[in-house]
Amino acid sequence: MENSSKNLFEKFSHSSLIVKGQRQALEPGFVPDRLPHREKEAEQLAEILSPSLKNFKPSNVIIFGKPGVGKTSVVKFVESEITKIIQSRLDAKIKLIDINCGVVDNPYGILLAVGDGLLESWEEKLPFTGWPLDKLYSTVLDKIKNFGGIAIVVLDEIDKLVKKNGDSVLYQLLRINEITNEGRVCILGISNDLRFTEYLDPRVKSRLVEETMVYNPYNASQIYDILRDRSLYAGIGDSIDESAMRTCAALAAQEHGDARRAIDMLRIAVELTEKGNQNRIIDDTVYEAKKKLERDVVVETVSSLPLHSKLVLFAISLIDEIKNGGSSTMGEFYELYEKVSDRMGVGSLTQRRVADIIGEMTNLGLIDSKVQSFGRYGRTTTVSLNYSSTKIKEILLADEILGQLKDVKPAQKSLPVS
DNA sequence: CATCCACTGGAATACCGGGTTC
DNA sequence: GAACCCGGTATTCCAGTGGATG
Repeated sequence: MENSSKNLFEKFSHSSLIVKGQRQALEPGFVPDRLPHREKEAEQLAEILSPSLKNFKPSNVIIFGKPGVGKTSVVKFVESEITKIIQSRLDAKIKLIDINCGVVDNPYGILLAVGDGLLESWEEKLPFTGWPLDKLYSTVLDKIKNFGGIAIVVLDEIDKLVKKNGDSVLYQLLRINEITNEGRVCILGISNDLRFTEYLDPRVKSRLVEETMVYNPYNASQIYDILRDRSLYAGIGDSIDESAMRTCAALAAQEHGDARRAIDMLRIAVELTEKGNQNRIIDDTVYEAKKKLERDVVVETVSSLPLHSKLVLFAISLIDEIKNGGSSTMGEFYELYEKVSDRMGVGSLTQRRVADIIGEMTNLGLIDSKVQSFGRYGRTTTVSLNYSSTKIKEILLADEILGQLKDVKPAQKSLPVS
């Protein structure tokens, strides 16, 4: 260690492209106060919700659209405008309750969130478990009556809620308006899935889906505008090559017009540029950013997998290695998985459960799986990796617990049992 | 068209966190 | 404060089902 007159962080403080603006304009949670190509949608949503300002219940709305088409941004923007009004006008009795059904997807959690959202600041929070559902429901009902205004419940990723738990909570929420007039509930649902209303009971559907809005994917030039706007917020407008921005927009447009991805890509390009101590973002950096983004997604999903999913994936990649990229059947990798988990001393899950895990990992895009019938020789699912087994193993072995599998070689026919 | 392997839906069980009752 | 109630989650258990091949 050389004498450290240098500050430890000095070597990490690269040239900063972003000096004038706000860096968080390129971060995922940022809510801009301009919405290029979504101005009409924001206005339309505001119109739908406007009765709430006169203490009338607005129509329930569902917004449909693929990821990254601005659904959440529009809603957040409109919410912030409503909040401004709530703060300036004492007669506006509106509460905004945000629930992300990707995080909270069970009836108890939804009712709890609504109940907590209606609490006055001095009131104690409701218990997050323990109460019977009907008791929770009746206290929520009491809170609504007490409040006496309009509660706008925003259910982001509402399709996930319905797919997992059916529509019973929605029914309960909608029923509040029939039980009492003293307070009203308006539901604003956001869904990635255009067809999720098919899972709804017709009575729920007709009440829930009073208004619908469908947001179409952005095209390349719209994404370009969004990127340009964001780079203005971030104060890096001058540091980006025109063609780099176009490239970024074009790449994102190819993949379902996802603006979020485009912004992520731009952010990473900025970071890479800074790391390389360059002062302009160029085409090549954008391509590099795209690669890094993809890599990051894989690392993130694989390393956040539960232990047994990791073990299954490990078994699959070992077989992949043995067969040099071939696919494996349930029988094959399940047997190997049993051995691996035995060796780890963790006990193995049943085949039934592993079948579900395969389904989960297929949905995540880590593997491909399909059921194949071999006639006289039965039926099985065959799986194959979507990424190279070397890469997958590398990520898996970085795991604290799986690290002890480092020495396990694919060539080993049987694993030593300790 | 029987057969084979395991896919698959659903019921059952175990466990957890936390309230409620006596 | 022990024993019990409650809902949620993960997993197992069970049994019905699928479908190409021989």
